[in-house]
Amino acid sequence: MRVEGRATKIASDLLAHYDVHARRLPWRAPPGSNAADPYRVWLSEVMLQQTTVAAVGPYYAKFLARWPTVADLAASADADLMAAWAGLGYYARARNLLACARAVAQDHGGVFPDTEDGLRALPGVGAYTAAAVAAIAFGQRAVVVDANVERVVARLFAIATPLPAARPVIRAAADSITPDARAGDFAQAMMDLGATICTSRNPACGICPLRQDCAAVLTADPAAYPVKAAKKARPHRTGHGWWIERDGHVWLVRRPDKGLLGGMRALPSSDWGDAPDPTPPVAARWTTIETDVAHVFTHFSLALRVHHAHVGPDVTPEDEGEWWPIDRIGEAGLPTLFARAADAVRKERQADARN
DNA sequence: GACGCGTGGCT
DNA sequence: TAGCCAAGCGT
Repeated sequence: MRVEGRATKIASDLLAHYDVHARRLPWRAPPGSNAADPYRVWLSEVMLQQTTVAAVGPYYAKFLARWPTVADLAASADADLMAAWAGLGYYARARNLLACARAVAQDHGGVFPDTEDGLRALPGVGAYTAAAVAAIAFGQRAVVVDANVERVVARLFAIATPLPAARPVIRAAADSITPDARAGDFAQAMMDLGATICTSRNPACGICPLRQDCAAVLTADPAAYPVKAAKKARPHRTGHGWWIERDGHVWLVRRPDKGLLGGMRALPSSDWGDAPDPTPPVAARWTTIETDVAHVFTHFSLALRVHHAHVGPDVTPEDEGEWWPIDRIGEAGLPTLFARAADAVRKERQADARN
C-alpha cells in the first residue's frame, strides 16, 4: 500500500474539492475544457490585482466585448482605454495593460509568451501574474502566490513569522505542495479556498477540504495566521477642486501619467497637501458646495472642497484641458473621486433650482 | 524592503 | 463605524 506524502495529499484533497466546487467565473474555461485563452486569462489577472471578483465582473465583460483580442486592445486609443478603466482603480494597471498589449502585438507576433520568464518581462506583469498566466493559460507548473495562497499556506504550516518577512518561507512551502500536473487548477483551487473557506476573518474550518492537513486548525485561533506587521496610520488631507462651467460644458484636465490617478481626466484641483487657500484656475465668482467630498485612498484620506462657477464665452483657463459637455459627463471616464465631485455639484444645482 | 498607488464591501 | 481587506506592480 502506497503512503501519500503530506504535500501530495494536500494537492489531491484540494483538487478533488475543486472538481466539485470550483467557482464558475467569466474568465474561466468551462469545466472539462482546457481551452484557456491567454488573452482572457491575462486580462482577468490584471483586473483582479488587489481587486475583488465582484468589482471586476462588469469591467471584464465590457473590455472583452469591446476588445475581443489582444490585437484589438493594442490598437485602441489611450484615452478610450483609460476611460473604460475609470472607477476600477490603480490606474497604472490600465497604462501598463495597453503597453503590454502593444508589446505582445509588436514584439511577440501577437502571441503571448508561454513561459513564466517571458511573461514576467511584460509591462504590468509581476511574479504573481506571470506564474498565474503560465499555469492557467499554458498548463505549466508555476508557483502562484497571491494573498489567498499566502494565507492558506501560512495556516497549513502554521507559519508564525510575520509578513512580509515570511514571504520566502511561504513561497517555499507553496512550492512544496504545488503539483506537476494541473498546476493551473491547483492555483485557482487555492484562491477559491482562500476566497470562500479559508477567509481572512472567520474561516469556515468545519467544511474545509484541507482540515485534516492543516496545522493552524489545531491551534486556538487559526485566523491569527498569517501574522502581519502593524500598519501605519493613514493621514488625512484636504484638497480643492474647481468646476468651471461655460455654456453647458465643464473644463476637464488630464492628470500627469505618473502619480495619483495618473493619466485620468479630472477636474482641475490643488495639490493635496495642506495649502490653506489655493488659487483657482480662473478668476470668477466662486461658490463652494456645503459638504466636502470625502474619499479614502490607499495611503491617505481626503476631504475635497469643491468650488463651482460660470464663466463667459471668452474665458479659458491657462493650463491645458478641454471643454466637456456636461450632459455627457458620464462618458468622460472620471475616476471615482471626481465623479462624486461632479455629482455633488449637480445635486447642489438641483437643490438651488427648487429654492 | 518600503512606499505609492483606488475603490467598494464587510464587520 | 472606522478599519480591514482584496487574484500586486513599479520604483
